[in-house]
Amino acid sequence: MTHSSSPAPDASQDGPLPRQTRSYSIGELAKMFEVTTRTIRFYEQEGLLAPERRGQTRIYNEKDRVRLKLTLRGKRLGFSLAEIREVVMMYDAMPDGNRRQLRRLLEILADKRGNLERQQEDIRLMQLEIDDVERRARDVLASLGDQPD
Amino acid sequence: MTHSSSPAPDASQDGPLPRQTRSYSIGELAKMFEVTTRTIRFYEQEGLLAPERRGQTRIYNEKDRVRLKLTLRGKRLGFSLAEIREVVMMYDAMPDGNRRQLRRLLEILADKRGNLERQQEDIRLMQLEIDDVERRARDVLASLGDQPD
DNA sequence: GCCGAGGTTTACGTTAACGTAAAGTGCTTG
DNA sequence: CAAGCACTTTACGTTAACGTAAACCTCGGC
Repeated sequence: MTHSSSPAPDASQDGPLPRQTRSYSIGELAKMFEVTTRTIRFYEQEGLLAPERRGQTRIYNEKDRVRLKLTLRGKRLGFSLAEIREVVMMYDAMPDGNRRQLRRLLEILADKRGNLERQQEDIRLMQLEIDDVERRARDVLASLGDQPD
Repeated sequence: MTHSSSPAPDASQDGPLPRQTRSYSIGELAKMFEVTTRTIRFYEQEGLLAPERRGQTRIYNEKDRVRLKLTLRGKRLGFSLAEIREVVMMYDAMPDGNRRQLRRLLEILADKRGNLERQQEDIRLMQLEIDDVERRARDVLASLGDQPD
């Protein structure tokens, strides 16, 4: 499965290299995640991304890519960019954070966690609803006999 | 718990009654679900609710209440009112729906189901992320010794 | 040297989902 | 009967999250 067709040009050592940290253009990321470049620039403007610049051009590294991925995941779950930023920024400010900040971060995390749990419950309930609706729909469909339409 | 203070004026039979189908005012529902009346009227305007009228005043029955509940649940999961209406309206149009409509409903349901499953996965992943961030935060916190701040 | 593909900034436009304010109706309560 | 409360309609305002358009740079290839 994970066996690529490349002839392993230089198999000297595949161990924990200094992480060649690939870089991406804005267009690449846009295609990769099926969003527009406008969206990516907007996220930057909202403080969710901070790519380097080569001249005027944005250069995204692996970490930026992950951040974008997490942001989009948050969006799919219905979080606002502000909520997402809250966590992302705290996370980045962590290493040199003081106690107050760290405790605040833990609070926020607990909050999000609660949020996610309620969402899980909501999903469960909605799945049951859908099951029910589908069952009824199939019943009605069956009761229509096999001719009409 | 469910023991009201009313002296049970007529306890002739508590079995499956013809469902006394309680009714609600817009204000009651608003408090019940912690939304504004504006929101409820807006949902009606968007075709998600259709309460009776006593004169000019809206009268909501049990079914309306459930619909509101489902709508708000959908919102918590990040669905748009349009998406929610899609299902709700189809559901109501079901009994006299023709085959094409029913099949369309089944399609929509399958779609929603897929959506929910992806959300479940997103939640799982995000929970892992949060676990990770929390772990790190606690580590940093511990490494700060027990004095500063 | 020019041209197209991709990048950039600036700025106005749009949509969803309500908020908010104004002005009116209807009941019941002191 | 006036006051107050809960309801109503109408209509303009607001916010988030982008879309869209214009006008510009820059670089590799023919």
